[in-house]
Amino acid sequence: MNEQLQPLKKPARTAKAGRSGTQDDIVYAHIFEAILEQRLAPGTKLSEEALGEIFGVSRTIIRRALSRLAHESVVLLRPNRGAVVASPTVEEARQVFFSRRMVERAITELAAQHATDEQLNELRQMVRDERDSFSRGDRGAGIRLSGEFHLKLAEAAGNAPLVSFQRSLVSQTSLIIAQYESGNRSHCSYDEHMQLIDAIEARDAEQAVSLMMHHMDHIDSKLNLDEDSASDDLHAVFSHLLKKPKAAAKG
Amino acid sequence: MNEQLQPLKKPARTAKAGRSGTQDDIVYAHIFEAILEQRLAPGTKLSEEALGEIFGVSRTIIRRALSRLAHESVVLLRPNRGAVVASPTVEEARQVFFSRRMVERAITELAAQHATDEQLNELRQMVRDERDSFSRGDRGAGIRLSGEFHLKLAEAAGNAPLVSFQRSLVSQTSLIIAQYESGNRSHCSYDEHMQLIDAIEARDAEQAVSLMMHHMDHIDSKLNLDEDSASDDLHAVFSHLLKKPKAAAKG
DNA sequence: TTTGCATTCTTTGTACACAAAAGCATAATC
DNA sequence: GATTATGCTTTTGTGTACAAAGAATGCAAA
Repeated sequence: MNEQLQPLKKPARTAKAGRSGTQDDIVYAHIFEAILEQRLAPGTKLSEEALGEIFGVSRTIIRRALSRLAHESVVLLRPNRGAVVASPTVEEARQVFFSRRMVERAITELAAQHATDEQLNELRQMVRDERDSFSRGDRGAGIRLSGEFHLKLAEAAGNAPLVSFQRSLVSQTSLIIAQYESGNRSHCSYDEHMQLIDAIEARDAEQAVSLMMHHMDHIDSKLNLDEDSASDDLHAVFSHLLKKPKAAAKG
Repeated sequence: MNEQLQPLKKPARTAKAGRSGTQDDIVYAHIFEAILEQRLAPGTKLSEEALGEIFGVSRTIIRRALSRLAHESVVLLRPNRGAVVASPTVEEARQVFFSRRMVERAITELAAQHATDEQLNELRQMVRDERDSFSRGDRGAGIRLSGEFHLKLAEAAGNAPLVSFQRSLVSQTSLIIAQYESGNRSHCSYDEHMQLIDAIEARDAEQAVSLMMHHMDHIDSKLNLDEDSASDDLHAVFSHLLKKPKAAAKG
């Protein structure tokens, strides 16, 4: 129990998730990222004390982060029984996908109208990163970047409530995929992402929406009722952030 | 500063807003209701200590409630500077209404498919309450019931993510109306609400959606760039909850 | 009179301590 | 041997104290 990260560095990309750079935003972003990358399995218990120790902050901060995640339905907060990573049921998964289709359609249309060249370049870069992640075997990062692509697209649409909603839906989708995805065919996504950007750049809203709906179909079709496992151990999940005590642990 | 409410009773109807009946849900619901009823004006400072004193709870509880409200964009949480009731800009208002049209369309279609007779009866009762509120001059309750009607409709649609999003949108809409509504023609809404239920009960999705879109148009058309005022004083806003010290105030 | 700076004061940010609730294990009884 | 009750432990819920960051005010100088 003597391992903890000391400077509390921000995670790779997701740091912009919060309002300012306060501690709880960092914790939030780390846990969010861990879920996006499926290093935290649905149902995993998220002990306040354990997380506080890992991140080197008090339970107050952890609690705030968990509360925020719970509001996005990524974490389930059971009264007097603590927090766990949410385990969406099949019905809940269906509802999330319904909402996502609706939102993605709107986002795609708006993005085709409003996306700036700079935003399109950023999107292309994200897809390249996503492709690279998969090609070097880093499935976790690939899935995260795939989710962030959809989030970035929402930002390009220029509608704040949609961005907020999309954030919640993308996280939940990642959770659902973690729980129900059959094969690892998720690496197909970057091709479709690139085509989508092409259509948006061409300002062809109709084509873009059509591509997006097919993309949704593909994600949908990858799901069945299997359950796979990610790590259950908080220290293992965040081990890359921990300073390992070398020989003699702390005086 | 010796006034405070002691048993911390739940507000009229909105109590179901939270997960369980804990204190912070009650505080959340009270503030939420005050905003829905436009007793809290946009820009009003929400001091943690003052609210804690009013509700008779510690700042911890208040902070949680404010955090939740902030996540719904109803309250703005400025780092190190405290919380204020959000003041949506014209552009933000435009974005909220765009999202609402999208969500209301989906909700209406789903409700036309899935709404049970019991839900329809509840909706009708809400519209009657809304009408009664306006007819007896209680504009605040009418506006709140109007918002809750749209929330209830979302529940009848049977899609949890949509309900959550709708809650946020309805609150923000109320805020926008508080800031930008020109006349008090909001009392027209219950007629349209009733027609909507009729169409849904007839399972005429097309007609229901058409009515809903017109309803949105009407709400839209009532807005201009005027600003009206609601109360600024926290104690006044929550005065109906406060025990008034009669003669000699507390030793 | 106005503007700039410094000091004070209010208000939030964080940690911690205590209390209460749920879960678990053990033991006793049927 | 199985089942239930009880107390024990672990974990969360809440209040409070202390620290830090802004905001306001007053004073001085231009």
